Amino acid sequence: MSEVRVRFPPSPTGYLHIGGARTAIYNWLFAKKHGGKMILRIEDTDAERSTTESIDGIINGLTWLGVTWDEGPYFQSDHAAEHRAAANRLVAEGHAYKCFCTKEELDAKREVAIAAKTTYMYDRTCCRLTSDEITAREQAGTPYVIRIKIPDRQGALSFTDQVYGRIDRPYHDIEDFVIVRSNGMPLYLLSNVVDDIRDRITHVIRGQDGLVNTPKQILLYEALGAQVPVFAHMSLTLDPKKAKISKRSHGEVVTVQFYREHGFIPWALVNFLVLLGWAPGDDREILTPEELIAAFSLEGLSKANAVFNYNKDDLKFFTDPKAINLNAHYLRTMPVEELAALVKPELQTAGLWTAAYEDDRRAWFLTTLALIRDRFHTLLDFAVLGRAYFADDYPVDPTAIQKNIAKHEKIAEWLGLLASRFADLAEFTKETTEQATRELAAELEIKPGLLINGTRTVVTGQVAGPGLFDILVTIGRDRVVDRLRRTAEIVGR
RNA sequence: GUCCCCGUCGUCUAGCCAGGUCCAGGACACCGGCCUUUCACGCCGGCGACACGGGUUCAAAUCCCGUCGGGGACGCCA
Repeated sequence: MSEVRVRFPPSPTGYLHIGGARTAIYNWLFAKKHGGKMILRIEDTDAERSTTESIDGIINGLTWLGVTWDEGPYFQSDHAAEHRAAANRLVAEGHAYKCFCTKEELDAKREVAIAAKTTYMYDRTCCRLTSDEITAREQAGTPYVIRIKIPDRQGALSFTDQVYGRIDRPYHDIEDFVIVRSNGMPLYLLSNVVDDIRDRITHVIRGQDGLVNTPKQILLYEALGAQVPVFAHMSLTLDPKKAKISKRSHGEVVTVQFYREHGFIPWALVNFLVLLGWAPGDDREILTPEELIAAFSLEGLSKANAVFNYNKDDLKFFTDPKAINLNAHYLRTMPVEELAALVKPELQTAGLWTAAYEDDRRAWFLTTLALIRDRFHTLLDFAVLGRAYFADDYPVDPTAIQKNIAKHEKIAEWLGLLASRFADLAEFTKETTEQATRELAAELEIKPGLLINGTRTVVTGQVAGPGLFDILVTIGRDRVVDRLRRTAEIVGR
């Protein structure tokens, strides 16, 4: 069996969105699974809309996700001459013809068809031109497009899609489509096929919106005398209102960049995206790259479109809850050293980073991450909810004040006493701090929880968190004592 | 409008091709409990779906037909 070769061919007219990312991921997995090659090809033939920012965005997005390619990026525009040559060859061999109809004429015909409620299809006016008529128009300099001539065959063109099964399309339903514009520029349908032939693509894995184009492209392969690749169309990603997701109509929440900026772990996003329309066949949902590659198969692709359930207004679940959950899962289970590398930029952005975290305070840094990560959902949480561990200026959650401070008139006094006990401890450990706290509570005849939760509020600013005595040891005696003595100031009363 | 595709819990899905083991399994979300100094994790439990109607069959989520619903494509965009 020949080498598996797949490609991801984005058009650089916007940032990489999750639909495109999903396509890239499936292609990548398929290549990896079969020891094949993944080709990145930028389809920039629409010069009007293509931008270099977009190309950078797509490449950065793929790189961040960890989706790698073996060849490219190739640029479709580099092969325009080749596309034109192919078109000319098709004309010479009778598979295509020049069409001199103007856009206005065609629009008029289309409108008539729409008004009559019939299907519009090009009427082949120019296909019936004699060679004299063609020559005359060419000499007159009449602009023309090149159209493919659909073979006059009975029956249907059929092919077997790896996901949707056998697809039949009657030949008479296929229009003589345009492959070269009147300005000489080749169109997608042609360029795409010519490039796939040159790049020796064996499997075309793309969105289901390409399904109806497939018969046309197969005709092109045949006319060009090339072997038809295997097609696998994947279900589409829909928004919560079930409309196809696109960068233009959905904004940043559907871009890969958005997830990068909102504290996602790249692999968590990949893991989530791959589950949107694919299942391994067993109950596994959390998979390592190796496991995913081993488990991946086109048979696991679902035919039904999948809804990407984001909700910008939800503070916790601003995107699909499952995506958040997966991210949180990886956050609390991945090797802490790897996590540290991801947290670093977040702390740097927040101005909380110090080089010591990679030097003599490395151990402390890793221990701290391991302690606090359990309750976090995104990497951003380390700099926000975890700020009190890395800085002395941190906000205090009003809920925490209300719950643990406001109810107790003497809380500042009690915490002051506790601070002194801590200061006097021979050793500042989880055990000694807990013992001191409980002893003080007993002496004051109050519940230990009052001191514990009050301390948590003052020392971390949070209503929730790890076990308090772990927190104390991590933050350290000096800072704990200082914060407790400044209780009134910290909680703003 | 025409053509094509799809239709299992709120969402992602397993099961469908090779009907019975499915009064439908898992995950997330939600609710309750346990744990506990808080919250989370974890564990236990709950809620919750075969779009509808016919047919075939001893037996249908699984096969057939129809209806309805959703999506996609209908460009000298990619």
